Amino acid sequence: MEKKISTAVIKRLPRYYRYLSELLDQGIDRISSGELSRKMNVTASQIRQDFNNFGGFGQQGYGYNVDYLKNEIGKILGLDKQYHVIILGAGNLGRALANYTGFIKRGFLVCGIFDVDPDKIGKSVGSLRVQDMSELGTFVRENPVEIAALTLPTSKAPGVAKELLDMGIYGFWNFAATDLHLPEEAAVENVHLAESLMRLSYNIANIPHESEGDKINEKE
Amino acid sequence: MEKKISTAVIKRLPRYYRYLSELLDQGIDRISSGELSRKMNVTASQIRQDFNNFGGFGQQGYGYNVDYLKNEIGKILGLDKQYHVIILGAGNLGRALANYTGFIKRGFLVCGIFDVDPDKIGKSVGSLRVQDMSELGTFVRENPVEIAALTLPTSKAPGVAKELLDMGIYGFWNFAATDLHLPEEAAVENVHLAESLMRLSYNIANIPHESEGDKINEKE
DNA sequence: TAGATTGTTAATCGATTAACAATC
DNA sequence: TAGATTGTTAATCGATTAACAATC
Repeated sequence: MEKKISTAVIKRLPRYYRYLSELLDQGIDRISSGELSRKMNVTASQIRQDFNNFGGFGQQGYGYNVDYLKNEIGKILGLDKQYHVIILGAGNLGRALANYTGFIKRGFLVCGIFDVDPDKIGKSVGSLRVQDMSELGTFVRENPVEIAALTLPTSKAPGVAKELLDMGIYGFWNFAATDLHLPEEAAVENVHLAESLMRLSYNIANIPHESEGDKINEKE
Repeated sequence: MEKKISTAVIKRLPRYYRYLSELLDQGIDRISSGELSRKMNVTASQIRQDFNNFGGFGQQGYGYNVDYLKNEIGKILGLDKQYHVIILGAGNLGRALANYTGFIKRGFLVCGIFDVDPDKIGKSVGSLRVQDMSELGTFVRENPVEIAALTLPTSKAPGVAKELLDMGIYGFWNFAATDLHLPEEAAVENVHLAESLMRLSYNIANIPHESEGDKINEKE
């Protein structure tokens, strides 16, 4: 019945959501695919195709209602749900995520942070206290947890992820520089900062200069 | 002369680099596209196509030399270069990046961190001291800087990015929840954590269950 | 109604996969 | 040499763009 939505489309949805939120903040309550395409620098055709994967959100001759469209995309993304997040690893990044209050607004509630380091255990991070990794099993049994943010050492990540999956946690926000190799029923979102930096490095090294290639005759 | 490499290929290069580094750590000095494809869960055909965008790195009947291939990909990614990074915004994330020593190893040297908040200015972060944003111009004039990491409030990011570009910085590692809208000679790598979380949310909400669809007859 | 703009089909483009000849 | 595996061309697949009829 339901046709499978391509990952290319899913990857674009959060950006639409962001732009629609901005429009709403600016008090704009209506937009056409054409206007939106200019703002977002994509084709109007792609915008309409993307939205129509989920049924028609617009109206011929009018365009799209910003508030309605934003909410619909929010529902598709599951942003109407409340998620409980635990953070594994209380290093720099783990603590930064725990302190980052922006997520809570969106329905992501950080409810626990764990580490193995005795120097970190017991220290407070935001409104939480760092717990010993050995308490993880008990905590997960006694509290609802849907998402695990992995900010622990690369070598530990796949093992801990597997344990968490066995405890019934299916959502992984993976910041460790490794693939988790979990079965496909797990939902894994990787944030590989090192890879991101490498792509930046590539792009800096390959910035097209005016004095090169096709552009040689464009200026001057 | 040079044919344009597609972004799809570029996005995969860092992952190859990571796997090749792991193989090297394991003392494996030779690998075929077939073996690598099994480890990485991609097709051997894609691996060969990707590498051949840059000329042949392998040898028929033998495969690829891991060390050589890793170094070649590193060079393509520009990892043989040294980059100087400044961090704009000394919040949780900015401080986490400044403290993250893993980047240095790879040729990314964090040499400055800036903020406008008087409470933060002067405080030390790792081996650095938070500088007043007003000192930014002087600093950039007197020190080599190729990359700016933007961890400042969303509303400030595009303006600051434009200023930095005018100062001659072309590499942007953007953590702010906005597009920077810079001209195309800028190299921008976005790390949109909120969007990443939204994709995770979608994927959790759409985990295929055994009791659904095609899979209904597979188990039991 | 006429104008605007969507929803949707068809055409194009690009990326992935398959196949196999070249060659180590 | 024979076997293995690449480099590379051809076939397939999927995603993007264009076009336009439907309709508000």
